[in-house]
Amino acid sequence: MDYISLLNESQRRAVLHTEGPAMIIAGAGSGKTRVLTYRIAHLISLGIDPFNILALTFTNKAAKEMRHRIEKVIGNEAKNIWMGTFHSVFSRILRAEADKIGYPKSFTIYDTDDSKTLIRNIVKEMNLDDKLYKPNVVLGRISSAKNKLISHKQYLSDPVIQADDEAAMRPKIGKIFEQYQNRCFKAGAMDFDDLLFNTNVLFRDHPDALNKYQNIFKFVMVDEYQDTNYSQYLITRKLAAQNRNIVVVGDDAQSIYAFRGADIQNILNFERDYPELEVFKLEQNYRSTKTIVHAANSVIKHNQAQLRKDVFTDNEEGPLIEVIKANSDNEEGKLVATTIFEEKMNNHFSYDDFAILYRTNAQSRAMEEALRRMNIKYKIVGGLSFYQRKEIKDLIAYLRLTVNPNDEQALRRVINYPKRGIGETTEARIFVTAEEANHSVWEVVQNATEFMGNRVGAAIENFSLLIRDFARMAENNDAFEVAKHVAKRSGIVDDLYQDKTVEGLARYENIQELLNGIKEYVDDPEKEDKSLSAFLQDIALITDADTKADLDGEFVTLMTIHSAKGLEFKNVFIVGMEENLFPSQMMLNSRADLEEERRLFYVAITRAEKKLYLTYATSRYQWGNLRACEKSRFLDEIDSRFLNFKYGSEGQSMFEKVLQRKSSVSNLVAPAPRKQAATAYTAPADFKPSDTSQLTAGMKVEHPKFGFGTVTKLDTQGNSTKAIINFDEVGEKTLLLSFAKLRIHN
DNA sequence: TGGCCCGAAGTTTTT
DNA sequence: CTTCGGGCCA
Repeated sequence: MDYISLLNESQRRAVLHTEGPAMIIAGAGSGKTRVLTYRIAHLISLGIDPFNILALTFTNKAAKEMRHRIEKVIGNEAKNIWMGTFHSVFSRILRAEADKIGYPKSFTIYDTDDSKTLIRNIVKEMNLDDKLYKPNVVLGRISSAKNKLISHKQYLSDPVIQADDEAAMRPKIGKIFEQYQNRCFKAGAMDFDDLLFNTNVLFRDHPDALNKYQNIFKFVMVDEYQDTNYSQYLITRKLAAQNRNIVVVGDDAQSIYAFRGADIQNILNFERDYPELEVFKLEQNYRSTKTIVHAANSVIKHNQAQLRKDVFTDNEEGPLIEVIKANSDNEEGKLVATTIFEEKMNNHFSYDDFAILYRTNAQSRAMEEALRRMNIKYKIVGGLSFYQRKEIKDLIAYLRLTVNPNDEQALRRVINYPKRGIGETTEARIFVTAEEANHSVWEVVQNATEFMGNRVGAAIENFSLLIRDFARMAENNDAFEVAKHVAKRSGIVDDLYQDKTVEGLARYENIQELLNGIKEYVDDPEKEDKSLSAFLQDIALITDADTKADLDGEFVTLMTIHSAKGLEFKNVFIVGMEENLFPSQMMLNSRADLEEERRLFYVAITRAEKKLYLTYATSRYQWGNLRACEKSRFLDEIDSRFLNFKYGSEGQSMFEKVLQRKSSVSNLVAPAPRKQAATAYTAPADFKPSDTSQLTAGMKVEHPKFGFGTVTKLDTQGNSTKAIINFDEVGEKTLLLSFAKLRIHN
């Protein structure tokens, strides 16, 4: 395949660069992925073994996509490239080298919820004020320390950090950190940051291991380099130290993960580490219209901190950017939905051509409601993950325990679910006993009668026998066989089956879906290791954005701007362009924060190929209260010649109306707007319509949607009869008898 | 020990 | 408005 001819000059130079360090500065839509894939294909065509290539991406999705595209160029060999996120690649390596750093091979990966729960427990045990030591805050401190490779020991002994914590009235964070780390270690568990931290520990303390991977990864590539943190930076530097074949791709204008420890400094570090590096700039945008590219440029130039770059395009001018003002969040949704509907009809678009992007997940609600009302199909990327649902976490906790019985968080979660008479007090005693007798928690659980007396002891030991039975089974069976068995024998399936409510049913189905997922995993020929342990490692790092990607049919895509990074759509709506929302009020504290927020806006704008819509509402519900909103400063930062202003319904905003009503009718609380769903009547399952030919005025009837009511009048014209019915809940309705489903109650 | 009720807090983004 | 955690009572 003659891929070289498909590239422009700077792209070609970047692809043909094979040896030595290089940095590719790639503007939005400049064919970055194309360069990366072709470069890998090129290396392989030169005879380099795919097993010697490491390509690190930011999301699983990006990795998958790239592998797919390389496969198209070079075929099956693409499967042998080491490709994935930092977290997934290095958790694989840590799994192989676990014994070197004192972890079990089947170590657990704690998700954020596990981490927070553990911190909450520790804060309680240490008798600290939980108002001050909120899990979020504490975990944030711990996480950013680890991302800078600061261990709990260094944390405690660093006078600057200690002074910081004291100034913030939280002097005990270091102690919590220490406890947290010890507990994780005892539990054989790593959190997300530990995966990177411990990779650094491995490479630092075991030169032989480092050497081994330096020889495997002869060519290292890092995508989205601007989003790497110090810990990640150091890993790549160590891996590339011998061969110096490292190519990083990034765009400082799209750095949007500083909150997670990403550091633009890494780009500068890179230039310092490899003075011989070559720099390639990809500045031609192939994605968007001139209008969109210029508008994006006009926004980003408000940032002080940036590398000089001049993104341009030869694409058509394209239509102006529509700015739409709505009176409320609900109207904003309605305007977006109707616009999508009309645009699709007028221009023969598919729903796949539309994306709605927002700053916070909470904004999806109003959009969803509006889309549903217009029968527009949509999918939400991200948000609450499937794996975060209670019932899923419960089953997974059993599986985690099966593989690693020391997993503290998993044990706490299911030791008394389903109920087996092991209460809170008993649970606490187990942990205290373990601590005092210097045993592992699992040892205490297995010999509970010895420590806790016969009554509860027996219950606990029974539980341990159950887990041991699962573990024995896991030795010779694949993940699916074990999971199926665990779901039944643990009692989870029975417990959910008892619950006949709609939610209960949904939970039951979710368990089925998880089992199906595991079956798929086991049947996937590309997965070599089908053990439960391997499966758990895999899903710990998978997010929703990766899983339910492709459903059948056409869908409008809804997601946060963060998850939209790297994607493109013909038509893009950026909604909620309001002060304190976008830019977020949490990000107004410093210039650096505001600039990150502006880069986020830049990322959002540059997702659009053809047409961009920016919408805002003058009022919005927040925690059940209507709040006035002001349009975003970012709207004023776009050069106005690219904008076309439109308004939703005329007149004053919803907020103004409510205010007015409040003041003119003194002391009258504005009526809470009733949700459709709240008043909607749901017919009983056994609802059967009656024969209505004998219906007369005054009869009591029941309607599947409107509920109970009384017939006030019948009106026959020709062969059709209308009934006017006064419903208890929704008032008077006129229904055609030939269509209405009515049950007569007399 | 378990269930129910009440109050408080939360919405910034993700591996 | 929702969800989660804590406290109180049977």
